[in-house]
This record gives sequence, structure tokens and C-alpha cells, in this order.
Amino acid sequence: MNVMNESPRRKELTRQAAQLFVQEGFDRTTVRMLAQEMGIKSGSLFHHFRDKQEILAAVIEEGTQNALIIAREALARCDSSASARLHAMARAHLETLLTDRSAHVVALYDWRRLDPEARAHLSHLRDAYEALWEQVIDAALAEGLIHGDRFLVSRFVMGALNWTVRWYDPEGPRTPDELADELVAMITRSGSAD
Amino acid sequence: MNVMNESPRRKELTRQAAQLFVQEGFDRTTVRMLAQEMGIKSGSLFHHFRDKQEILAAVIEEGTQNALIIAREALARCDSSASARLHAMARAHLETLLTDRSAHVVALYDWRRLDPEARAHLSHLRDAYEALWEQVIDAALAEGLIHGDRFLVSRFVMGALNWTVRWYDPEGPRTPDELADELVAMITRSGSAD
DNA sequence: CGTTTACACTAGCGCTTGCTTGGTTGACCC
DNA sequence: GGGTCAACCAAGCAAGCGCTAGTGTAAACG
Repeated sequence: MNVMNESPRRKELTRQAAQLFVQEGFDRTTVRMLAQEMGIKSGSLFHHFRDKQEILAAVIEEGTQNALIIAREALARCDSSASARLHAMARAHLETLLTDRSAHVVALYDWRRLDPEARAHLSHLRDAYEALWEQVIDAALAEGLIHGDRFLVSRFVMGALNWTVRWYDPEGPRTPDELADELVAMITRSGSAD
Repeated sequence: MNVMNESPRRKELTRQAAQLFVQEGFDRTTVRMLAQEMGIKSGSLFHHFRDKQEILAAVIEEGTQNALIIAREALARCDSSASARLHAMARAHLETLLTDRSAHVVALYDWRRLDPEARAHLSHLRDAYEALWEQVIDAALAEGLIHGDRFLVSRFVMGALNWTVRWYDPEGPRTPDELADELVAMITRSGSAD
């Protein structure tokens, strides 16, 4: 068993598990299905992961880590105006939602299947990510770009964005960046869309 | 087995099933748990429902029907101004999300567990509900109350509202109506939320 | 060379799952 | 007072579940 996270082999297996989890849901995915997808037998799976739950935790951790990295890079890449940072965060959010779609869908649907320890660990990661949002929204409020309650606004915005995994079609006419810009336009009063 | 929907007994059982489903999730809820919650033995369950999936469909149907009724009543009760109708829809949406919380949480999380026939049937119900929203949003766009793409705006708004089931605490300081009004304020340009 | 390590295998244990079968009960009905 | 019917029960089947134990093997290391 691999105690610490992220041997290269384990990382690849995690990626494949994510695909199956999003197709079937965590509960409906059996260790035998996972093993077959990975090209090994079900017993061999437990050389890499202590149990089934640990696979779930690995999948979610991977996705959340990436979200944090992408958001931080996006913020570092833009100037300090509230508007630019708001756009950057929204775009970054949708970018992760697309590139790590599997992991995020799993996180949204199967979060409660995590055991308490894993949940505590991943909650910290998620809180760090949400803190970025609240910070950007605070700045936008201070500049008068948006109005309302800091807590509610960030919840509403993240809700609207996360909900996109339920209806957004990457093959469709709209790019993720267009979505992000439209959302920001909607909540800023300057909102003269198109 | 009860072929048509809604004998009084079946309705009560459906209500109890909803509670368990939201606690455990559909997959994790066994027919034995359901039976115990209902005060009967697991075998007797199949006198009322053909199989486990039919219980899920009954739960979701109940919730969606109520959402439709409440929204229609709310619209009938207010004047024809776009602003009033927007507020009414948002409030109605959060009202159902609270009073039929179990059913809606189940619908959000376990929709994909429905078999194709049930899904087709319930999709129609859901589409009827969403049509109400799009109609109200069309009117708000026409009046210049909000701006942007009709499709995107309605998706964003419903996302923000549905997401509340993940964080809203009914025991907390905010009433559902306050939430609804704050959201409407956020997306209308008149939004001077104190 | 011998030892270690990573990865995989076979075989199956103990348990739970959704659901079926065949039968019992008690209230209602002409 | 025989017939009907919804509601329930006891018992259990066949399948599938997560996971373990013990073993094989080939590359890496000293």
C-alpha cells in the first residue's frame, strides 16, 4: 500500500477512477469495475489504496488542488482592479470545471461519502479556495462594482457557476469565457451585455 | 402492487422514504432501512411499489408537482409587473426548497438513478416548471429590468437558488424571502441593497 | 550474488443487497 | 357467512459487494 499521496502510478489510476465515478456515481462503482478500467484485477487495487473511500478522497483532492492552482495563477496574472479580478476568478472557475470536470462532478455529488478524516482534510482545501473568492468579492464590494451581502453574493455566484456542470455543453456555441463574462455582467450594474 | 399513483397509504410511505433518501442517498438506502422507517417488513414494501426505483420516482414527482403548484399560485397572486413576478418566483422557489426540502435534495442528487421511463415523465414536469421561469425572465428582459442572454440568465439564477440547499441553514438569521430579495437585487441594476 | 521493493495475481470469505414466494390477517360487502 | 381485497409477514434465494490472504515475478539495489 502506498501511504503517501501521489506515486505516478497512483495518479494515473486516480484519473481513471474519476471517470468511472462521474459515470456511475461512487456507490454504484464497484472495485471490480474500477480494476477493469485500470487493466488490473480487483485485488491489486488495494496495493495502491487502503480502501475504496481513499480512491474517492484522492480524486477529489486532485481536482481541488488544481482549482486552487489555476485560480492563484489567474489572480497573479491580472492587475489589481476589482473588475479584472472578478473576471479572472470566474474564468478560472469555469476553466477548472471543464478541464477537471470528472473530479469536480464527483466532488459535488459524492462529497458526503468521504469519511470524517478525509472530509476534514479536503474541507481545508476547499475553504482556501473559497477564501480567494470572498477576497475578490470583498474588493468588488469596496469599489462599488457590486452590491449586497458579502456572504450571500459569494454563495450565489459560486452556485451559479457550479451549477453549470449540470447543463453546460462544451460542444455548444458558447465558450467558458463567454459564460464567465456574462455572469459577471449580470451581477455588476454596468451590465450592458453584448 | 398499486399501479396508479397516490393511494393515501402510498403517499405517506413516499414522504418517509424521502427523509431517508436525503439522509443517506438513494444507493445507500436499503429496502430494509426503508421498511423499518415505515414500520413494516422489507417484503411488504413491494406491495406498494414495484421496485426500489419506483419509490425514488414517487418522491421526486411529489416534490416537483408541489413546486409547480406553489409557483403558479405565487404568480397568480401578484400583479403583472416584471419586478413583482421576479420576486414572486424567487420567493416561491426558495419556499418549495424549504418545505419540500427532502424531495428536492433527492431530485438534485439522485436524478440519474431514475430509469429512462421515469426520467422522461419527470423531465416533462421539470420542463413545465422551468418554462415558468423563462417566461418571467423574458418579461424582465423586455422591461429592461435585467440584461443578457435569456437562456444563460435563467440557468444562472436557478443555479444560484438551487445551490442554497447546500449551505442554507433555516435556523440561521436569514429568512428565505430575504435570500430571494437579495438575489433579485443582485441581478437587477436598481440593486441598491442597503 | 542475494535482498528488497513495487506491482500484480488467484481464490475466496463473510456479508448485504434487491426482490420473490407463499401464506396470514382483518376489515368490508352483498 | 362466504367471498374479496388491501396490507402485511416469514423465510430465503441468487447475486454481488468490499476486502483479505497468500503467492509470483521482474526490475532495482548493495
